[in-house]
Amino acid sequence: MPELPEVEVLRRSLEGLVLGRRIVRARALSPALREPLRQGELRKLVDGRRIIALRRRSKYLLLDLERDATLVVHLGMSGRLTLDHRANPRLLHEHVVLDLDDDEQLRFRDPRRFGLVFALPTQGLASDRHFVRLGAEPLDAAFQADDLWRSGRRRRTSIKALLMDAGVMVGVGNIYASEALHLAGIDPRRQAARVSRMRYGRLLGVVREVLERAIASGGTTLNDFADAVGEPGYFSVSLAVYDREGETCLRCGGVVRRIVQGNRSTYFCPRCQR
DNA sequence: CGGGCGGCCTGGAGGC
DNA sequence: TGCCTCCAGGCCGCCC
Repeated sequence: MPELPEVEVLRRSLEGLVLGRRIVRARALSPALREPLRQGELRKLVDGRRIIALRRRSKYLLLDLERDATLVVHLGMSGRLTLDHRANPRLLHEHVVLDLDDDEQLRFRDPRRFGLVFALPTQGLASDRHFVRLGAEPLDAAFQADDLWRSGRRRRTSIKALLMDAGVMVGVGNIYASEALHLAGIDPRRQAARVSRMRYGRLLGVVREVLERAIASGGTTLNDFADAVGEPGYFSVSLAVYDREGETCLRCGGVVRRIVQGNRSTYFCPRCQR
């Protein structure tokens, strides 16, 4: 569920809380995540260093530390990163605890274990296997509609799968792909190659619009997402089609349908999406 | 190499 | 009420 807006909301909420603070000690409590936690590496690169920047690349949260280190956090499906007081009881499924230079801790917990936490030298980020194949940031002004069109013009896959292809453009997952295609009036089943150059122009625009609006609402919380102090997001009430099967299309009065594409649910309105 | 699909994982929902 | 099955999806690896 956490897509670009949720990670960006988390980044912003953390920035005000931990920027400039020192991580005294990193502890890996329960190593089973998507990739096993590497306690030794974590401690070597994290212990005793100040947080000097919080960045986001794709759905990865990056905590840059002094002396060329970066702590990478991916929320997977159910991950949370929160600032807690040391005295607060430890919850189930806590994988990493970062002791700060006072009585507070950053805690990562992820019941479904699709998440990821690791550290590496900052200068090695771009060439790291997690980042090396990632496509453009949709909110980067240097990425333009014609770039998206060029990526899709020869692709036989569906336009929805193209939007979610992180090698082309990052950050758009199942929820925002459905929402953007509804806003753009494009049938999600349409082949990427059969979407006109003009409609690609509108499509990147609505992708940006829906991502920005979701960020402004604190993200979409269906089950698990929360920011650094545990606050859920409120964009779910603004979703036009996602999880609204059988309900009325707010734009045209048609009925929202659910189909399965690539083992994922897609929601759309067959009446106003062509 | 594009593209489709299955597996990872657990909590919550729904059916009976 | 309790047990079972199914579903949620980001990412990666596998296979054609």
